[in-house]
Amino acid sequence: MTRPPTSRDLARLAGVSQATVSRVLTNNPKVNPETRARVLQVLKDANYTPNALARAMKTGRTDTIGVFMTRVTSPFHAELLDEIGRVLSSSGLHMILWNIEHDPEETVAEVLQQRLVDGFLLTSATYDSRLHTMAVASGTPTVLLHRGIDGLDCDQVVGDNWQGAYDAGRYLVDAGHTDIGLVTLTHTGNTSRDRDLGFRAALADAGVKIKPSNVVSVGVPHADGHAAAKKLLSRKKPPTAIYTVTDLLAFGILDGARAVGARVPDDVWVIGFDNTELAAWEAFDLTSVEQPVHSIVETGVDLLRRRIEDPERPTEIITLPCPLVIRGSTAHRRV
Amino acid sequence: MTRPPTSRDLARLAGVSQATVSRVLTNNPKVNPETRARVLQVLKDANYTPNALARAMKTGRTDTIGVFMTRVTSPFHAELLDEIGRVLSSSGLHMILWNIEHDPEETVAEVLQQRLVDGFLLTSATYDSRLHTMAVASGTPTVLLHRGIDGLDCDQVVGDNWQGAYDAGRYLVDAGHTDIGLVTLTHTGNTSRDRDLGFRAALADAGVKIKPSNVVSVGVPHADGHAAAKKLLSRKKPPTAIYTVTDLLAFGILDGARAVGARVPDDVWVIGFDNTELAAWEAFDLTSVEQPVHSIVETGVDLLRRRIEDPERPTEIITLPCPLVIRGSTAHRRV
DNA sequence: GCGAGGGATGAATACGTATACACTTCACAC
DNA sequence: GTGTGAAGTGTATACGTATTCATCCCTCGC
Repeated sequence: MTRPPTSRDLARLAGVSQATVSRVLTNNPKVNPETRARVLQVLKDANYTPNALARAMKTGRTDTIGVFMTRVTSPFHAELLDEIGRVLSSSGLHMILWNIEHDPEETVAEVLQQRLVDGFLLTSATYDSRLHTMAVASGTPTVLLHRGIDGLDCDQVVGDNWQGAYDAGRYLVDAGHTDIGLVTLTHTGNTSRDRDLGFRAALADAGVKIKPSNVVSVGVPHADGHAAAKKLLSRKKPPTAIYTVTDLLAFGILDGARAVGARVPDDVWVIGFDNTELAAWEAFDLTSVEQPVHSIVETGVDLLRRRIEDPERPTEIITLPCPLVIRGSTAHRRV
Repeated sequence: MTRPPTSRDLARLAGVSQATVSRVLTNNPKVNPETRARVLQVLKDANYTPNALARAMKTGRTDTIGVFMTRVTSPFHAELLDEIGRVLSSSGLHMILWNIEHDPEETVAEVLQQRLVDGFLLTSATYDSRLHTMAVASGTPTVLLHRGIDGLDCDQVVGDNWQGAYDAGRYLVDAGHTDIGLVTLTHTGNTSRDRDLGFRAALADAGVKIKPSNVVSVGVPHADGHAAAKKLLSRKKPPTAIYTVTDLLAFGILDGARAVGARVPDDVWVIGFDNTELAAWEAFDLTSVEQPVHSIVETGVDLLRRRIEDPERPTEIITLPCPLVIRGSTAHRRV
C-alpha cells in the first residue's frame, strides 16, 4: 500500500511540468495536441485519478451536495432520497447525507461552515428547525425540497399540497360523503398545514361541515394512524370516509380499520397523500394524492446548480401539481 | 457573503501565530493555558470552524465514510441505511452515499482513488460486482455489511442466514407441514444463497422433500413475490406454507395470496426474512427471520474504525444470530 | 554567575492541485 | 533585419491547515 501517484510524479514520467499535466486534466485548450496525447497516455497507464481534496481546496468546489433528511425508513422519504441520489449522480455530483434526527445541531452548524459541500438540499423543513435559517445565513447555496418555509428567501420546490388536498376533499364530497374524518399532523411545517387547509376548504366550499370530533391530530408514525382509525371507527356512528395527510398514516388507518373490523371501502373510504410505491400494493390499494417526486428532485437539483453558478440570481419558489390517484380504497361510487 | 475567516486571521486577532491557533484546535498540550483560553475566546467570538478540506489534505483523514447501497426504497435497505447514519453520526463521521445502481462503474473506480473517504461500507455484495474486489485492491479500509463474499480477504459482518433459514424450515416441519413452497432469489450473493440452502437443509434433515414445482426463482421486487404466490396458490393442490428469502417478497406473496383468495394463515402460512418494521404492521403481520440490523451496523462500523486505525490487523468475519420472530402469518398450530 | 534544560512560541514548510505570470520559439509583416 | 503576436510551456505561488524545526525565555542547580 503505497501513496498514490501525484500529478507531479506523472509530469516527470511524461517529461513535462506539473502545470502541463494539470492543464490536460482541466481540458485547458492551451496545450499542444501531441503533448496532450502523450500525457493522457501516461495518466492512463498509471491509472491516475486526481486528488479530490487538493483540487477542491484550490477551486473551492467539491462537486458534493449536502442532503439533510429525516426518517429514511418512511416510505416517501426513501423514495425521495433514492431519486435525489439518481439525479445528483447523473449530474456528476456526490452526496453527503445527514439525518437531522441523529446529528446534533452543533454538528450541523459546523458543517455549514466547513465548505465541505457546494450546496444543500433540505427536505425536512419545520417551523421550529433553525437549520434552514442557518443554512441560508451561511451563504451556502440552498434549496428546499418537498417542504417549504413561508417567507424564507431561499429557492424552494414543493408540491401543490393545498390544491391536491382540495381535490381530495372535492372528490369525497362529490361522491356524496358528508361525515368525513380528518387525521392530521400536529403542524410543524407548511406541507402538512396546506394538506389540512386545502381539504377543509374543499369541504367548506361544498357546504360540508367537519365535526370537531372527526378531526384527530397525531404524530408521524404508522402506529398513530392506527390509533386514530380505531378512535374514529369504533364510535357508534363512524365517519364514512377518512382523509389523512401522509401515506404512512393512511397505512396505519387501513390497519386500524382492519383491526376493528371495518371494511374498506364498503364501510369507510380512505385517502392518503404522497402516492408512495406501497400505496399500489394490494394490501393497501390506497387512493392517494401523488407527489411528483421525480419532477421535484429534477427541478430542485437544477435550481441548486444554477444558484451555485450564480449566487446572486433571484430566488424562485416552484410549485408542482399533485394529481389525485384513485384506487380501491375509494374505488366504488358511494351508494 | 465574504470568505470565511482562516486560522491565520484568528491568529492575528489573538496576537499569536497561526501555528499556535492550530495547536489549540488539535488539543496539543504544548500550549500555555492562558494562551489557550485567549485563543479559544477569539475562536468562539468569530464563530470559527476549521476548513475541513485543508485539514483533510494535511492529515490524510477526512472523517468521512463512503457507503455503497442499492435500492434505498426497499424497506430493509432503508432501515440499514438509517442505522448506518445513526452509528456513523454518533462516531463523529460523515457519510457519502453512493447507489451502485445509479453510479456508473467508472465513477466508482475514481472514487476509490480520490482519498475522499477514510473507508468504505459495502452493503450490496453480489458475485458479479467488481466493486468489492476493486475496493479491497485499492487498499482503502473496507467492511462488508449484511452481504458477504466468500474468500474475499476483507472484514465482513453478516447475519447467520443459513441458521436463520434452517430454523424457519424446522419450524414449518415441526408444525406438520409437508407441502412447502420456496420462493427464492436468482442467486447473486451469499445471503440469498444461504437463506435458500439453510431452509432446504432443515427440510432434508426432517425427511421432507421439496417438490421441484414448489420452488420458484424470482427477482427482487414486490411484484415478483406477488406473481410467485399466484403461480403457487392457483394450482389444484397448493402448498400449505411458503417461505421466502426477503420480507419484500413475502409482502408480495401475501398480496398475491389475497388476490387469489387464499387466507393466511388458514390456507397457507407465509414466512419472510429480515423482520423489517413493516412486517409488524397488521396488514402483513408477518412471521420473519430477524436480521440484527443494529448489531450488524454497530459491529461493522467498529470494525471499520479499527481497520482505519491499523490497516495491518487480521481480517475478521463476524456472524450474528438471526432469530425467528413469529407473528400471525403462521401463528396458529396447524390442524 | 553560568550552563543545562524544559516550556512556550514563531517561522517555515508541506499536503496536491490550479493558475497567474514569465519566458521561449516560431511565423509573419513591415 | 527587426518587431509583433500567438502558441506552448515552465516557474512560482496560493488554497488553509498541521507539524517540524529553530528560537527564546525562564528556572534551577551548581
